[in-house]
Amino acid sequence: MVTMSDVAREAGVSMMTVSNVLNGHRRVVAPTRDRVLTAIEKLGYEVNLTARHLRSGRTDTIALIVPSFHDYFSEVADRIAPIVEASGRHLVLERTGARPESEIESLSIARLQMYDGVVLSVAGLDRERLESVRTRAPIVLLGEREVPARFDHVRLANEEGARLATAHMLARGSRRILVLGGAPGETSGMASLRRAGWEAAHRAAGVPADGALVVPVTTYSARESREVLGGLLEAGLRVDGIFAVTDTVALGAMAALADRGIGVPDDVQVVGFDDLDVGKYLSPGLTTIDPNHDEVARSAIRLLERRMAGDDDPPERVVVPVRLVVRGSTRP
Amino acid sequence: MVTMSDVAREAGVSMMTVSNVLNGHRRVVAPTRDRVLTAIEKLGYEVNLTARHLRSGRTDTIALIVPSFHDYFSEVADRIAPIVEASGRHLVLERTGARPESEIESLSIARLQMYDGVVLSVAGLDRERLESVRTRAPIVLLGEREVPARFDHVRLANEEGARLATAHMLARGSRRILVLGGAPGETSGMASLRRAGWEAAHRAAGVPADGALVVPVTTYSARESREVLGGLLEAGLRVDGIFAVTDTVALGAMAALADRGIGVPDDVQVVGFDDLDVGKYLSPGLTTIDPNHDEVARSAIRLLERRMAGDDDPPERVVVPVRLVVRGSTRP
DNA sequence: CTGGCGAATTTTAGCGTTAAACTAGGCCAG
DNA sequence: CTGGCCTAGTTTAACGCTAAAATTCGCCAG
Repeated sequence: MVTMSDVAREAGVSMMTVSNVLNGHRRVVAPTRDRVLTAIEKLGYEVNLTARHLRSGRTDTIALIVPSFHDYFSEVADRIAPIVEASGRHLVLERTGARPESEIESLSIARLQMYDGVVLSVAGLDRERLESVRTRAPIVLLGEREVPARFDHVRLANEEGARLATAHMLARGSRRILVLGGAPGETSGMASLRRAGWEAAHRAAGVPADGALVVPVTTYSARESREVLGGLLEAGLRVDGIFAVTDTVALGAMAALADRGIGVPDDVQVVGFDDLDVGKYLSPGLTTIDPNHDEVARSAIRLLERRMAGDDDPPERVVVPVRLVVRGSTRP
Repeated sequence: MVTMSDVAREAGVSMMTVSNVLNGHRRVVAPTRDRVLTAIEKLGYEVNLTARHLRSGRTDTIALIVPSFHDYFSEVADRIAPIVEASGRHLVLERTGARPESEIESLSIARLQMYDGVVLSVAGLDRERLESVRTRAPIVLLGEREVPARFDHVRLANEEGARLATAHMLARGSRRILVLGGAPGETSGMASLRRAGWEAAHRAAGVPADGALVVPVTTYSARESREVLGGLLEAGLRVDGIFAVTDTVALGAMAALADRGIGVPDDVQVVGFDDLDVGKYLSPGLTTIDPNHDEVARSAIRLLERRMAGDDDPPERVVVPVRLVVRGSTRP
């Protein structure tokens, strides 16, 4: 391995001069710099990032830690990457598999040292476990759970989005709107916030909201959604609208309806949440809530940059506004 | 920051003993070990992975470097992660955006030092640029391009898959089968291999293959696919089968057909390639080629483990077999 | 009782880099 | 001509850890 001291010897300067050429921290006069650059070229030297990190404390790397590499998360990841790279840093993704212990482990001191900052998409962790994370490393949390007040946090306007989705179907004639993935009984988290929006839309429209139409989906997968809805339809449940708490759930729901020849939007209107790309290409196209991935990405990185700059203002909580995207799965 | 020497002082032992307790490399007698563990607990010590890496040379981390975090790549990534974790290592993802310079940079000495091994999904790099990568770090390449002989390489049975897809439609009556994303004129790479399979199926069936039916799609996105196919149909092109070189392209094609009220599979049969999850939930379901993501993941990690173990046998080239998955977008 | 051995632990010597302090020498105001 | 200051570069001293060599000590065969 070629080290900096090899380069220094070759160029006839001290190691510090080589370091200065590479980092540009101090002025190095042109002829000296050229000799160093020539030596680097000749020997094929590249800096050892681990040694630099140990000595300087910087890694110039940001981690995005997500439950899985799928769906919503790959959307956000693909948008965060360019923003991070624009600031000359490097982005890496890690995966927790939504296991609380993995999320905690990824917030361990050992792992946080590897990064200048971390964006953690919280899926499996409850507030209590997050409380116990003791660290002053720059962290921004992403996601729809309640989190301790000391963290910066970016989340969506879940309730508002669900309200928009539901009101849209109510205005177009639906009177029995299923909340697929609705978490009956829960009081926090993504599913219950979205259910609350469904309730709010009913209140505003003066239509009674039937609690029996709130149906849980534990994995939020298309497969489970298709099975659950299919079972309900077989059992004789009649609905004329479906608010699916995610587009993936909506995808399964559309499949379950198609399986039974139920027409969308004529017999049943469907609205999802997430504006995944796939929604544009279904037939009919999926009406959904656009959660503004760009804005989520920008906010998360803005908050992170602030922390990394050493700012210790009180944590900020950003609620990203959402909007309804109308496609063919709801009536004109 | 609590360091190992703080722990050593607290426990009344040398730093080396603390290190031995943590690594288990040497015997430490029970009472001593307990004192060390108590001190670690009391001080909240965690090892500094950067320092360990600099000294020991190991990172216990593997990188998967992909063009984007979407589609095919998130499928593979979600399958590689558990395999890597099972061996006590850690997986991180990096993204190149399919830019050749990013892929080369990710193979730079500086970046390779950060990982014990790298799985690189090659998208933008041609063979020549890969030749110039000088490194002995464990690397396994993934993907459908030609790569230099000195690399381990895992790829799909592209031609065979395309042949299966095309033969399936020919056997069910299609006579004018479009290759959407077919790279006319190219002689290597995913698209041309798949086009070759389309040709082979025609030869085997004794049906002439019309070169005008090979239509390129530069981004392999659903959006572009929908536009390109839509344009051709508007221009009066008549086809009775579409082999889309990826499921994402197939998704766009299905949308273009639906846009014009063309029935699938009655008017036009469609087959994709990749077996993305979404294909199961379309109506009709997408007949596709299952590229066996599990086997790709297992092979890649097997080859990587071998290199990391210091084996210097000649590089291996694995071709993962594929199979046809029949759903509703082709006729019974 | 002594020498040799093995087990447990410590000492030594960096891994490759950079922050901070220091030096050498030229320049210029007073 | 002297003292202060600036520029370009060097020296020193870590960053926190572990491989390898060295030490200590109890034990036992001869």
